[in-house]
Amino acid sequence: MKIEEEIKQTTFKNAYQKVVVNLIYTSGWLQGRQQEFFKPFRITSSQFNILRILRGQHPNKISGVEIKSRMLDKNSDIPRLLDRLIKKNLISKSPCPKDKRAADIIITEEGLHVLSQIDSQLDESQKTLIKLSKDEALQLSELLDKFRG
Amino acid sequence: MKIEEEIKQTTFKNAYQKVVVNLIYTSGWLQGRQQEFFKPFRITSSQFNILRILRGQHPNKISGVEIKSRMLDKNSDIPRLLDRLIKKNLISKSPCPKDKRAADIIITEEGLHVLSQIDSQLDESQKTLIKLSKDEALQLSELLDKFRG
DNA sequence: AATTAATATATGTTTAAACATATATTTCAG
DNA sequence: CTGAAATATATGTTTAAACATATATTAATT
Repeated sequence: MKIEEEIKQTTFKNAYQKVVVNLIYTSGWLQGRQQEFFKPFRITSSQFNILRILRGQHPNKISGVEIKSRMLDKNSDIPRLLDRLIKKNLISKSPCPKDKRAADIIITEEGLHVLSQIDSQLDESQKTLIKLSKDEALQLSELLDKFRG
Repeated sequence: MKIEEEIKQTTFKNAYQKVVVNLIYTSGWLQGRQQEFFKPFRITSSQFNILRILRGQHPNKISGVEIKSRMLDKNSDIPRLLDRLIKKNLISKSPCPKDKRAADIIITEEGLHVLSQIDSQLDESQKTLIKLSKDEALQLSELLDKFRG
């Protein structure tokens, strides 16, 4: 379904207006599906983002700012996102000895376990969701990089 | 800046993973800039979305569901979004005579005025923001349509 | 070394999303 | 023409974003 049909708008002012609308619409569409996907695992996509970052560093501990710099959403409220993950025992936090301001964050075994369960389904889910060939996916990614300049 | 640098991740599992991440990141990037853009006008981008829809129908009145069907974010909480716009005198609402469940929504003169002020800057702002040629913008839009299948 | 600036995190508050449920009205089946 | 289903909106509640500000610590300046 073309974007024109999705939002019942027959014309756009120009190509830029159209691509802006389409990008936001498509991202919302995707995030809706992601939310559905994550629901059985009792986490949100921001929480998944943090877990994935921490697994990438495992078994090293990293700080909140380090997490923030790797987040998809750069405005994330890290302290409270971490609180929620700690409450679920998916990560743990300890004071950093080298810098008393900072915290050492690490993913727990339980966190790794949840991620491994997610992994086994995520790939398949994404490939069936996204109606692009591998080459088209790469091309789209390049255009998005260029979009941001 | 490539997506790999933006989120400090050197590799992706596959092209689909990469494009998903890039799409969400880019959309967040864009929405951040839009938010900045709209701030002086004292509206949010969802509110702008509604105003633009209403202007498209002006001087006809349309219902809440009609607005919803045209929204970028299909999960929008229409009643409360409308409340906020009414409070700012940008739209007005009256009971629909033909269907007593529904409401007739219309944009006010003040709403039209705000939109016209926005228009005069939005085009220019988008064209300088988006680092794509017209053709690339159209190509990106097509790939996004295809992405959703 | 004392002062200032910068950094890492935490917290309070306002605002909006998310989710479920409720109410009124209309439509449709039989 | 009556009751069930569908529709349009409203509202209550929980949860998370957004924004500003505070605190503690480290780094930089003079």
